[in-house]
Amino acid sequence: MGNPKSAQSKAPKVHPRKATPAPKVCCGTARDIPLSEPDSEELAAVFAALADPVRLRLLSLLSSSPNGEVCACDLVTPVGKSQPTVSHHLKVLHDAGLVSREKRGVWVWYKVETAKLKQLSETLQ
Amino acid sequence: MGNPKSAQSKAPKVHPRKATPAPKVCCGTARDIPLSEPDSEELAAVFAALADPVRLRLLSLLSSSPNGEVCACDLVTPVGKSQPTVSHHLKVLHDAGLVSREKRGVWVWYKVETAKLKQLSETLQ
DNA sequence: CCAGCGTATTGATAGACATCAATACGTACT
DNA sequence: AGTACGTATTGATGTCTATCAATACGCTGG
Repeated sequence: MGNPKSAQSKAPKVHPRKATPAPKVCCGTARDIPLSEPDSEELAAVFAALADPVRLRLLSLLSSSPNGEVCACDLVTPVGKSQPTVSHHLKVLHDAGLVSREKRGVWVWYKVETAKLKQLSETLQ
Repeated sequence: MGNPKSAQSKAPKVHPRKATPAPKVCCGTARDIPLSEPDSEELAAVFAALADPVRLRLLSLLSSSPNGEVCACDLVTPVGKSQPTVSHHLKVLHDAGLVSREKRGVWVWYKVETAKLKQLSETLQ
């Protein structure tokens, strides 16, 4: 009895090693949540737009175009999906602010919103 | 008859304006697809891991920690979800290579894989 | 060895989404 | 006006996923 451990036995049962050097160990720290719930939902929506292989290939096709823009009609064949499906994906990208659309007569041209991508890129690191 | 239009009438019906300055207008260009299907699926999987507000807030909590790492037990309360749900999300992040785990006794500490985030950030721009 | 606690897994359920066929809408050309 | 074509929308369907309750796994202290 009376060993050194007894003095420690009344200490709170928190992770003993590598606890933060700050006074309060861990649980219940008043650290304000860095990313608010609305912000996280907004960000998640943008990432959700990128979370599809077809949409990534659409973006890839747009950015690799010499003009930086591609007619919607030229996007159906490369991605190997039906026209309604491609139209749906382009709408998702547009709603997320990742691409812009410009109608010229019958055709619709899509362009990557590089500013949005750059902003997103900075958010990551 | 014999108006200038007749000479053009036999031309292929492609978007007439702002067509690429290159000889071949657009359709059927032999442009190699910049992002292959397997690559796009792999990338999409990573973005899918980011496409959830809870996971974004988990990442945010990790990166704002002074140690750069947080015990799993300290992540349940801030995000306001059940323990199994948080564990599930952490697994998704881990499977995507976005966080690393280290078990210390009973506790598991999670850390952001900054290299992975940096790589992803560069992919975007 | 047993009890307690942190963590992960399983099972079930409700909601979201990708896909395509069919259809509607708009524009250009005759 | 009417046909043809590019694009968007609607409806239906199968798959995926976020969530939690219940449970199992693993480590620690007695």
